Amino acid sequence: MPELAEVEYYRKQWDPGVGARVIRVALHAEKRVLRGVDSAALEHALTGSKLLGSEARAKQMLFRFGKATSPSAWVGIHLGMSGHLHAASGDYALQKHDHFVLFQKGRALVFNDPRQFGRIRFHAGSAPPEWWTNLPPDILSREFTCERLESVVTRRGGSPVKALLLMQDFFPGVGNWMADEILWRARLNPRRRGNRLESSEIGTLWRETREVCRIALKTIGAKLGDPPADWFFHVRWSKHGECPRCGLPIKTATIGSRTTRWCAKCQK
DNA sequence: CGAGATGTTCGGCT
DNA sequence: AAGCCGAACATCTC
Repeated sequence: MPELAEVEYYRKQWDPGVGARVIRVALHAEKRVLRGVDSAALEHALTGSKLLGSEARAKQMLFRFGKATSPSAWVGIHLGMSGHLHAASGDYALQKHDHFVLFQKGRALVFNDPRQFGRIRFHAGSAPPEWWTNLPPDILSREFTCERLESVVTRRGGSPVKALLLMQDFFPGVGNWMADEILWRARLNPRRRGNRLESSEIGTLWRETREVCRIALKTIGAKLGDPPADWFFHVRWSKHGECPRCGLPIKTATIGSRTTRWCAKCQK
């Protein structure tokens, strides 16, 4: 489920717990979501610490914890395919796929992920972890220039543009539905090879990539499942959707190893 | 019952 | 070496 804006939405779900102390940690240490994590150290570091705040970048979230005001423990969460966060009451009964839950006074902060493609990370120390500071430039940042996009599209130009948009090193936060939305708005056929794009098309791709991210964060980031009514988003889930622009039935195929939908008339 | 699901990583093949 | 592709991961829903 979660791409850029949905991740931002889920991050906020733990906001009610900011400033409050963690009384108890409940986790499934042996589960895939906690691979590579010293769960005893994680539990020990968080118990008695306050949740100080959080941020989201691309598909990742970072939660800061500390005994006082400066952070000493950091928890990263990636929601994978089926993960989500929510806040519940203090007497919350753990569900089957609740792999990481923080109990505070009168509250529970829950990470639930049935498929376990998500991931929890843990880092102790006063400085943020490398796996956070080394993330590639955000699409909406100043460093995400058209030149940067052009170099990617050229260098990895053997792949269809749909596959390029899914590469997190270059398009951090873009997932399957966002890639389809971007290509639909840019009127580009998802099968087009990067190295065959005209420079005007590259410009359009850059602009629409940023535009989809911007609007998605503004709408979905605030209220899940609420992108503009004229977006491709609303038709791409149904088996027999119609293009919001021209009304023709949309196509479906596997491109870049993922189910892809597009309008064969509008996207050339 | 089989297929597919909004993600990432790894192994193998150019 | 770099780039590209498909399989695997774990579980649920249609």
